[in-house]
Amino acid sequence: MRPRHNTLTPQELEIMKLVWQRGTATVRDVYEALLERRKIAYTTVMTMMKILETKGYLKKRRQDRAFLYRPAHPKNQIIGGMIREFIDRVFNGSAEPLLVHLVKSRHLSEKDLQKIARMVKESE
Amino acid sequence: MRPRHNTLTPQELEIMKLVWQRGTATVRDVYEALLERRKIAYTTVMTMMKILETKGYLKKRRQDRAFLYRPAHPKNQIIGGMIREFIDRVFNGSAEPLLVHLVKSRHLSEKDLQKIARMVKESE
DNA sequence: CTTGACATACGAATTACTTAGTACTAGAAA
DNA sequence: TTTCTAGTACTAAGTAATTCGTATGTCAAG
Repeated sequence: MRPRHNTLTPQELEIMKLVWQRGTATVRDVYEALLERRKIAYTTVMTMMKILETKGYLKKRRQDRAFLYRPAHPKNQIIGGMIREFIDRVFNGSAEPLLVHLVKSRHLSEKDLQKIARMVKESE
Repeated sequence: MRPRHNTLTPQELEIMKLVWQRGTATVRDVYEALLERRKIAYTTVMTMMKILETKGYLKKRRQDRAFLYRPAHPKNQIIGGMIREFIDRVFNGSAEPLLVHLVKSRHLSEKDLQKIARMVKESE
């Protein structure tokens, strides 16, 4: 059976980004990183990371007295799943209209467009 | 002030797609379209469409005894907002990594790639 | 040994999303 | 007129997401 939806809620994603960035992280590491941007309680972060573990996004082992968490899957895989889910939900599974939007609505810089052009060439 | 988040929940989006498709629609129209895909109650659809109206996504006027709903904003604008929100949330606002994912992970067909190439050319 | 710092475990409250039931109303049909 | 039908209004309940408080345990410093 398929691994299901591979989709992270906004706060879960925020935490996963930090753990991916660091490779491994304790609750305190993540807590302090989040604190720089917004008010949040230590136990909130702990709860979220526990949830991420039960959902299979994080693995943990003891390091001294605290748990050391690390990603259970590579970032690319999880982000890819989120893109897939987004495309399914918003564009009924077809990526092409997303592209059209990106190009038309200036989400892409000139530099981005050139980069795509190169990638397209390379894929030929 | 900014129009805020311009983001639709999954079920809201499902309904908006149907209304955009039709131009205008009654609760019954949407209800019957949804029924073809899954079990759902008439009043559920009504509630959702009322929510969409209070959130400013739909406008309504009476037609005979029922309300006739129509989109308050063009599809492109709302979908564009959802793309923006996704890119902000997942890629910290930069569309380029999304592109890289799309190209690398075969979300895009060969035909899509050619279409991009044309669009890039045209935008020069 | 006692205390303080720091960690986890557990439980719970709040809000948003989704679903749907019940009551009521007005027009159509008998 | 009475009854049936199709609609709206209102209410509520379940689930998921997010937040955090309290209780508890352990290690180290005094």
